[in-house]
Amino acid sequence: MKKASAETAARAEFLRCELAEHSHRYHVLDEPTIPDADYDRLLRELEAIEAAHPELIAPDSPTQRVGARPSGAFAEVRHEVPMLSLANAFTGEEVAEFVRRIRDRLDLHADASAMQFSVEPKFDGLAITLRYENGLFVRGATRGDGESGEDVTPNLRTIKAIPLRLRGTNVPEVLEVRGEVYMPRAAFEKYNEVARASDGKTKPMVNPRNGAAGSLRQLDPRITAQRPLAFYAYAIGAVDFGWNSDGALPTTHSRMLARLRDWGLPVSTLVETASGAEGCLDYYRRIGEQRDALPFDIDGVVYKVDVLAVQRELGFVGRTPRWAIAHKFPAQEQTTTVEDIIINIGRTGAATPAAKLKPVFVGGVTVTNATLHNIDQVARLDVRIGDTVIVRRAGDVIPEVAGVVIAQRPAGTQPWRMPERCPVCGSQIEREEGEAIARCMGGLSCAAQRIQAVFHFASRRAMDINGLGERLIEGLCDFGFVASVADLYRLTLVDLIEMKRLSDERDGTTPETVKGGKIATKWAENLIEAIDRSRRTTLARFLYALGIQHVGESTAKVLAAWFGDIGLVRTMPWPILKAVPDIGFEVARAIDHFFAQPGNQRVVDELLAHGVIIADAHRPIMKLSTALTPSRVLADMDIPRVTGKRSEQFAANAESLAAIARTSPKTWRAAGVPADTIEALQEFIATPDGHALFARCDDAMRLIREGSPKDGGETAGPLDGKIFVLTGTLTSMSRDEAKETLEALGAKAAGSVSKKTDVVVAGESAGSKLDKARELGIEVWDEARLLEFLARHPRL
DNA sequence: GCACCTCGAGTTCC
DNA sequence: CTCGAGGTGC
Repeated sequence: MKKASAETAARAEFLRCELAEHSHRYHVLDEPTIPDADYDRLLRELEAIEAAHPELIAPDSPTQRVGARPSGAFAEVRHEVPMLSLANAFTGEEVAEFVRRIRDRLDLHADASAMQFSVEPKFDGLAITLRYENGLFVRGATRGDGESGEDVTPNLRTIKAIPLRLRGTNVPEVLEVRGEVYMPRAAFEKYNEVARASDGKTKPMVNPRNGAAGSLRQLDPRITAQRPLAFYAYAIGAVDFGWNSDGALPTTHSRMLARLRDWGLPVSTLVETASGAEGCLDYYRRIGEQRDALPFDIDGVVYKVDVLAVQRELGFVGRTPRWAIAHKFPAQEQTTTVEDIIINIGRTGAATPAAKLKPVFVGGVTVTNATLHNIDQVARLDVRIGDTVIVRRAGDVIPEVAGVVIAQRPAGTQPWRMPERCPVCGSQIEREEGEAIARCMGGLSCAAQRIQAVFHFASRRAMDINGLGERLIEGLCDFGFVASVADLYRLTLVDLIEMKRLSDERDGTTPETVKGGKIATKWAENLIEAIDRSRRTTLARFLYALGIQHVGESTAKVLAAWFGDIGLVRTMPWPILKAVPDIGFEVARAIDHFFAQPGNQRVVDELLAHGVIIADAHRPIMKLSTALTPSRVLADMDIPRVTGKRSEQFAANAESLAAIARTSPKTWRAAGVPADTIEALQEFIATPDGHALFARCDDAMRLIREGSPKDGGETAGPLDGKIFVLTGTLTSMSRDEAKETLEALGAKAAGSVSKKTDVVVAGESAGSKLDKARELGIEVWDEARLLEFLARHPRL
């Protein structure tokens, strides 16, 4: 063996110090400063060094003992049988090696049963031991360093999953049960929800394991009792049947777990037996698939040789058994540092803080950005530039900053504050009272909002301009080729190439060339073509593309269906818009406000002038015209005291709002309207705004009446009014296509299943929506049923 | 006025 | 996908 270099020796010493420190923090202070994955990595590095250079093994090396001394707050308990720690495997190869080592060691007399394993999930909680004497729970302790831990009996007694007395017969005189205290995910979420609502009085927990550890180490068991902890048993320690010698223990680990279950101890239902390395790896894969759906956190699986006699024969290396190994899942948590906290300006001006991270590999991808959502979230976490943070990428795809490692905060950091001015345009950033989000007030004069507006306009569900991405839009805006979405339809090939040249020049990038040294221009041709194609569109897409606040895809569809014409929508006063179902005060006002701005009207004019064609324009539907009575519109104006009933009195026999305005108060008094209500209406009409609103509403109502078909014109599709929900993957068409087709037949496609849903179309691997549909007894179609229906009802 | 349901908007990586 | 907030029915 090669002699260790001074460098290697120094590295080993460094690792020992580092590990001792983290271990102390973890076991004694309950304040983990690095995720387990990092700890494991350091430990494995040290193990590797020590394996190569045994002379470097120091008596105080963490590889020679596990954990640190318990803190003084709880009484120390010596474990009669030491609590084990397991070796870790991270790859299938390491598991195969583990199995091979066992086979080699047992070699001559190894029969098939020696290769049987009890396989179990590895709960991410806190290992404890419970002592039962004559069936009575007498003492419980944490694992501590494996030799002795802390007496947390009063706290453990509060955990309902832990039986205070064993059930059944043949209970040993002394029984020590090993298991894991954990916090179910749902309970963890609920706890944090409450904590977050408490305005900082209760701190949220970083993760369920931390929550379990913290809860168990409460000095006051009443606090522990309020924490929703649970427990699973997975092994036994000391056992003594005393004189009752006919109660011999089972001969395999799996049967022992069954026995523990008989005694009333909770044992996970996920425990199985597996045979050989393949069996273990198959279990690993299956549990891995379920991992995100489990009600508790696990960080891997454990394989244990099932036959206890074989376990005894294999014995230990140091404190880790040769007969068991923990096979860990790839980390879904990592630490990294916050290089910067920037704010992104969205289409609506929303200023959302985001952490720029030193790249880390977590959950299968490299993460460099993580949203911090809003000011409250930053304050809650107290994330600062320079901080070391724990990044998590769990079942959901989007990475989040789970917490800050306060211990590693560099000196001189400042709490982060939302800047007062927009970093892009310098406008004021304001937060509406009671709102969660701060907004840049710059509107379209803010370059960021302009770019986002154009991006939204071009997006697939809006005008669907293929190939117009954020980078290109940035260039077009920065060099003045595009100031509003209408300018897109003015662009020429020359403009695009010139823009590209300017941005290449600015960024110092060399232009891409094709064969013959010519500058690549195909993209520009394609883009011009895509822009041209987008000219022909539908009213719903057009309205959605404009990016009116609160008008998303479905509101745009509603507007398009009811008014049918852009000329109408762009002039409607809000009380008229409000008459449409699903459009309330806020949305109606937002639409009215959008079109009240001359700049926006100009953009619409220019779009139409540049050849944008709304192909599905139609007359307003009759239902709209019938819904729009003067009394209805008056009631929707929210004039103080003028309620639905009063507005009917005002509007009795009146042809229009103007007629109402002309009517003398005497007439109403005669009809029994209270004087103060009449006064309120008169006052409203007297204001310039009120007067103008009356006139606009009258005009709008006239326009709609004149535009509406006289006959019953509208054709009802075969699925009129039916609410569909699509879920899972369809093989013959995309979900969007299916949605469009169903809508063309008159159906409405909703996002989630509820009582109102008529049909759920379930494709391949449908998930929770299908379950919910079954639960509510809603009609479910598979793809074949859908296709059959569509074949019988061709699109009109 | 409150509870429930939708819809809108923002987000990450490849 | 998830949160926040708007719309509507009770």
